[in-house]
Amino acid sequence: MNKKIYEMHAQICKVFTSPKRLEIINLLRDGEKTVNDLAEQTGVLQANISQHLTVLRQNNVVTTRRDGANVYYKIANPKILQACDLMREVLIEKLAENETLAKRIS
Amino acid sequence: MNKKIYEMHAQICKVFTSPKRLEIINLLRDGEKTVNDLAEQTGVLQANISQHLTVLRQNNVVTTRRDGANVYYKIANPKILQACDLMREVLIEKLAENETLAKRIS
DNA sequence: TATGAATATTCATATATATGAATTTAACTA
DNA sequence: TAGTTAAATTCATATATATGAATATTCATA
Repeated sequence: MNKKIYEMHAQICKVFTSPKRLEIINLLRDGEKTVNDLAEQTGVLQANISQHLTVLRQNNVVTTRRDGANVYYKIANPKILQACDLMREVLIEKLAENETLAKRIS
Repeated sequence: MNKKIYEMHAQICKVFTSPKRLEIINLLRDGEKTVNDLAEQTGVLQANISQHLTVLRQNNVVTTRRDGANVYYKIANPKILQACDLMREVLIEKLAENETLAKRIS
């Protein structure tokens, strides 16, 4: 049955329901970063960033590498970025469509 | 700022956090279907399917067309299916990777 | 081993979501 | 217009998630 895969799919998508996690994902686009890097660049409390990173790691969206006191996080699979980009395009297209509609009405 | 787009992106991803909605999306892959079609093919109560379709429609994942007593639902943008497919591939790849790992250990 | 810097965890609370049951609304047809 | 089928809504309840504050853990180095 596909049931199990739908559940797993739903589960991993929960990762993407937080703006902060999406921001983290976007920041990791260019390569690996430490927890502190991410806390600074987002302006979010370190503890909270760490919590979000835990969610990302538990769902295999990121992988980690420890180097001394630092832990480096990176995107586990480039297809994740592709999927995110596609959804962003869908949003942009919809916004553009609504804008066109608004102009036509006015 | 990107903040708004992250929030919108997070919002639309909430749609994909339900196995039932993912199943509905997959059933709509081949073309439009009525609420009843979907209720039958999933074995889910009509009211519940309708609730999920409301979520899908509110987030512009599907569009509707009424024909008499029937309401036909279809995927609003093919990129949504592409994004879903990519995430599914990520899952499959991860499963395959874990399987390989399991074999190597045993 | 004591200190400091980097990460992670726990806990309490507020908020959001999913579901079934019951009801309502909408549209067709006899 | 009464009855029927299709779809949507409301409501109550159970469950999940996000957050900040406080605390703990990990690792390097003096």
